[in-house]
Amino acid sequence: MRNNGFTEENQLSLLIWLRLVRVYENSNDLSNEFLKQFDLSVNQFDTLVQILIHQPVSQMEIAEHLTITKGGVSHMLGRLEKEELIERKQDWKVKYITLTEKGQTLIEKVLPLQSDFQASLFDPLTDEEKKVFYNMLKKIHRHSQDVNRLPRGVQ
Amino acid sequence: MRNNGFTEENQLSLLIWLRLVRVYENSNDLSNEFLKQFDLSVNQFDTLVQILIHQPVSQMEIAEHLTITKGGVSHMLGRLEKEELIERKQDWKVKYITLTEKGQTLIEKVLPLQSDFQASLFDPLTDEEKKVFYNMLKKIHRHSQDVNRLPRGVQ
DNA sequence: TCTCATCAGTATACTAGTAAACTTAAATTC
DNA sequence: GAATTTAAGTTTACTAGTATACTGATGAGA
Repeated sequence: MRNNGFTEENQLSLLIWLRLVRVYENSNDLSNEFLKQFDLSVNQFDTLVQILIHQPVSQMEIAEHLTITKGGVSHMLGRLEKEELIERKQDWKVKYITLTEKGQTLIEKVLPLQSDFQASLFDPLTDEEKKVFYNMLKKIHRHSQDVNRLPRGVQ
Repeated sequence: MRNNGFTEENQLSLLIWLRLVRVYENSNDLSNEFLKQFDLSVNQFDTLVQILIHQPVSQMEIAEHLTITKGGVSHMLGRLEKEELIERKQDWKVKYITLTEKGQTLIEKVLPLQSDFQASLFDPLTDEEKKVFYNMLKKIHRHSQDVNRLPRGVQ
């Protein structure tokens, strides 16, 4: 692989980024595969978890928790409603979302299994390393949110 | 937030996972926003970079590098071809992909800018911390690939 | 050499999201 | 209290990927 526009000082950071992307994609694929036995995708699972934690909850609030648009939530809930996992109840102007009996039972069964799996990804790290890793991630996250608020031209 | 199915030992690992997802999504959004000035998405950019590095290259090889399906590559290249950034040349059974003059010029301009940005995400870490972070990521990645090859029943 | 398997790439139907226009109800303001 | 603004949610058109069936060419075996 030739040096096509990569400067040396960037090299390590770019390797980190590529690796991080792979870890993310890999874990997501594994989770999707695992959840298939419950007829759920990762996104459906995440949505149900947010409803479990916050119910009764408006669609706008769900959108904020999941960082997707209200349109996306509307689509998603349409599918979950058709499978009778959630209910929408109009109260004044807002629709409040709750889990149905069926949805509650399902998510309470799946959540601990999926949590254990998600957590097991980090098994190769010691507890001490996990703390270090987490703190670094927090720094990176905070920094990326700052960038978010700055204009970024071609300098 | 009540304790809904989360065990205590998992807590830190789950926090890591949630944070990692946010960092990934956040950085992706920022990159997409940045690349918009060149009429590129992150995925188009990544594709062009792979072609730059490996050209001439078959569509199957591109699919492997990007970890998407050959169908996805076919769609993607259709779009890039329409914008005259790449060329497909049939040689025997295989189509070999190369950048056009226009594509080459564009990606050589954008790559260093985008690399600098991508790398700047990790600015809050010292060089020493970056090495530590990278090594942990490698461990996690290798572990997740092992999981990949094991059958995963309900625990 | 004919047939059959294989493999690169394409086409089609589907999933899941976004953006933006639209609907409807509530809140505000005159 | 009528008119306007605001906000929640829906709808539609669009983007980008997957899975799967298909096309067409290569290469191998009888």
